[in-house]
Amino acid sequence: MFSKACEYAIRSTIYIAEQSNLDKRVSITDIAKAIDSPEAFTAKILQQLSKNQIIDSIKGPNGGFSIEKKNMRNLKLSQIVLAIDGDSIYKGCGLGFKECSEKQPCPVHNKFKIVRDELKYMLENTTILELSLGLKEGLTFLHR
Amino acid sequence: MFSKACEYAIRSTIYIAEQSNLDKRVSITDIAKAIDSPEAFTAKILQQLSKNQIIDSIKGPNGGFSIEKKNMRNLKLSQIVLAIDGDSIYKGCGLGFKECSEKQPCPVHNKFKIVRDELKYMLENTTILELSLGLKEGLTFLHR
DNA sequence: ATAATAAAAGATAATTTTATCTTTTATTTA
DNA sequence: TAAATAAAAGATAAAATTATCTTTTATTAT
Ligand code: FES
Ligand code: FES
Repeated sequence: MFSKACEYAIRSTIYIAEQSNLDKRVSITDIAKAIDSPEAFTAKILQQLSKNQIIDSIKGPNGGFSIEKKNMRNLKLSQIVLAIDGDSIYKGCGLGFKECSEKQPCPVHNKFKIVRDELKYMLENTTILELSLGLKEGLTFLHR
Repeated sequence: MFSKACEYAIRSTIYIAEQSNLDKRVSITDIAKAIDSPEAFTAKILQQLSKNQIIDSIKGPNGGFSIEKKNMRNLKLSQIVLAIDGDSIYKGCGLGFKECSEKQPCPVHNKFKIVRDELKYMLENTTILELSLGLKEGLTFLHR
């Protein structure tokens, strides 16, 4: 579904959000441990998230990554997916044509569209805040 | 969503089904032209489909690929996806954990599950026959 | 039997994705 | 100002996916 990079991006963001809610900034090392991901690769992904203003990053001692509380409830899953994987997952053609077209639909178009639109809706209406709350409450997990 | 290999597999199968409905066997060259795919790569994929008994293949002159008419309406999209990409698309965890778990759910589990189950339902209830009919009737297209 | 046809099988190559390592830049603290 | 900390940037490497090319096997028609 998503690329590895995007999976790590989502996991990282949720973890950063959880920690930011506790007013804690987190380092790459912390994050990679918390979400069980390759540290250097995760660092690259966090750079992209930072450039896309999805997370904040501060260099130097007491630095690290964070998300402003006031932004959390407006930050949607779709923004992370867009920043890392682009929009093809919920806009592209299921059979790989250059673009999905209503006028020249591929054979799976009508069936696929429904699922894809539901995915789109889910991504656009799920906030990082709500995902981080489930984590905080011990209902969900970032590693096993 | 699907790998390139899987996209070509689906496109190929639909095309073969359409032609089999006209009692025509088709060669790799035909297929690659019809679905606009790299021929040699497509050949490899058709080998897998043949091994998985999704399509029939006959060597030699007048040979080629086909699907028995009586099998077409029982052949589901899910079987093709399973043969090429495996079942992770509709069984796996959205955040890449080894397996999706109800007991130790990842943060997106409850949201993701709904979309994934709908995808699963769609794949398991869409037949190659119906997809090939849309093509035959000129309502859908295998290339642009 | 021989030649022609077409897929299967095997080997190799290109590209993309995933991952790691090294150097640089920014910031803080002593 | 110097040392320590932590991310950014750049270079490189490993693995997976996508793609191509060559050889072999099966089948048909002459
Ligand atoms: S054209 Fe293929 S999904 Fe719309
Ligand atoms: S545990 Fe991640 S989707 Fe179920």
